[in-house]
Amino acid sequence: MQTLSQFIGSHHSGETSSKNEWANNDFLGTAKIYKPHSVLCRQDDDDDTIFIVKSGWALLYRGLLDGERQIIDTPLWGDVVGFRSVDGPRFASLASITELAVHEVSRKVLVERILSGGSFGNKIACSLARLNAILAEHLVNVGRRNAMSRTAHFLLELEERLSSVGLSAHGRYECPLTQHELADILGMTTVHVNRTLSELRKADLVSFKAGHVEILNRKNLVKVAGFDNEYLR
Amino acid sequence: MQTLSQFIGSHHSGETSSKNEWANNDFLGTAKIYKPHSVLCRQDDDDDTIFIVKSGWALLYRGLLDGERQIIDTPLWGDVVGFRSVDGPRFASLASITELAVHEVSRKVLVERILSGGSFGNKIACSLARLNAILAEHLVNVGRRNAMSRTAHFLLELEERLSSVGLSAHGRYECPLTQHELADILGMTTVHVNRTLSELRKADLVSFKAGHVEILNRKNLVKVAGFDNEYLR
DNA sequence: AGGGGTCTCTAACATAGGTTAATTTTTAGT
DNA sequence: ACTAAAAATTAACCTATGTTAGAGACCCCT
Repeated sequence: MQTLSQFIGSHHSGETSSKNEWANNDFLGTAKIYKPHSVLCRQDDDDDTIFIVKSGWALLYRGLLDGERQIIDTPLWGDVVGFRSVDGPRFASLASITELAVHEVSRKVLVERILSGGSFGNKIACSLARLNAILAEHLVNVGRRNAMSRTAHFLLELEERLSSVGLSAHGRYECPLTQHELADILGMTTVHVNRTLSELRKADLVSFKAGHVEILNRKNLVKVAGFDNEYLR
Repeated sequence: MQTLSQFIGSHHSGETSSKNEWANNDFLGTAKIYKPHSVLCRQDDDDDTIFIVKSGWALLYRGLLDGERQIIDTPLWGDVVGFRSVDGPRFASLASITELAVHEVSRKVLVERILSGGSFGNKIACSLARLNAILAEHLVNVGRRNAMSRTAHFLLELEERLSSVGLSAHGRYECPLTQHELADILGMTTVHVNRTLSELRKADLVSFKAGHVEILNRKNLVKVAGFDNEYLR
């Protein structure tokens, strides 16, 4: 077993979770379901709830004073959001895009569970380490790659992250992000995201249409993106 | 006591550390001293050494395939570098800029120490949480602010981080970063960093000359930067 | 089926920031 | 102090990306 997602079980079908795993983790309780476009928590809130995504898509973002925002991450199935080892206000907001099922745990409970040993704590630790690496790579992407490689890189990253929880296969996956949201992830404008996506499409590298992404030429796409998936392991 | 730096003690003078604190943390051993421009570890290395900065300036960066790099952070006195909760290759390199004193600890030892309770573990946890917030804000900075605010924001951040370990006062501090390094931090070119710094100077906001930074008009600088120091707490 | 809203796509134009290259200043080594 | 290398500075030019504005396309609601 490699991922938290398997631990948590699937909201949809349960295919990948066994009764046993559930039994060991019922402290998570029932998942809470949020409608699309709900705000689960806001930056500067002072509670210590931790969210573990069970299904659906979410956005973790920070708003600027001038009303713009930078999306920090798109947490997916099995990702842990809002874990801080210390008290204090949150530094980012979390909102659902699609219908979203999450487990909500207080830090206290999660920490106890982690310290009590067992593989669950290890899963959490892996997930956090990975999210940290994803964040660092995100910075590299925005700081040092042009619009084309940046977009290509992000779509490849998504593909790998989704594959690892069984939500992508053969380079195809569903992605509910709008071009506006994509812009806030990639640090560019909506218009330029649109231009870049059509260039990528014209070059037969990736297509992103109507919520569906399809990698058309992985080899060249990887080259354009300068993508090295090592950081996702 | 708030910061790890106080725990670790000062390489230079010892003013801020007491004998008692040292006695409790001698598992850290003697700090290792690196010459300026040494590489302490490389991305993809597979060891699990964790570095705790005792004095001097360092750069944590990721190199791209095309030879460019993005600097992820400038770890300072008391910062913990390279902590991963999981095995696997490092995702960034660490190099010294100035002479650098660091404690090197294996993950095993550090984790044991953390789990053994006591305030040291808590210090580490705080430090890691803070570094994560700094990383997220760095992404916001590069993704959503223009050259001026971005540069201003970084200089303000440095000032706060240095103040909190007693290395800055009255808006003045020493900063050994070259404009080239600054460019790799801020995701811009050396030339444009130069232009931006002189604009900031001309506007009487900050001056950065010969390794010395001086905040000339904090109120306006904060406004230009869109700086809200909450994330550093 | 109609209508308002969001999303996508395009075009024409504007500019912040990148590129190249040369000059001056600072720093470090002998 | 003398020199070589590194760093800062400036200028002229260029382009990737931002801005503004509008027209279609799509989707949800009743």
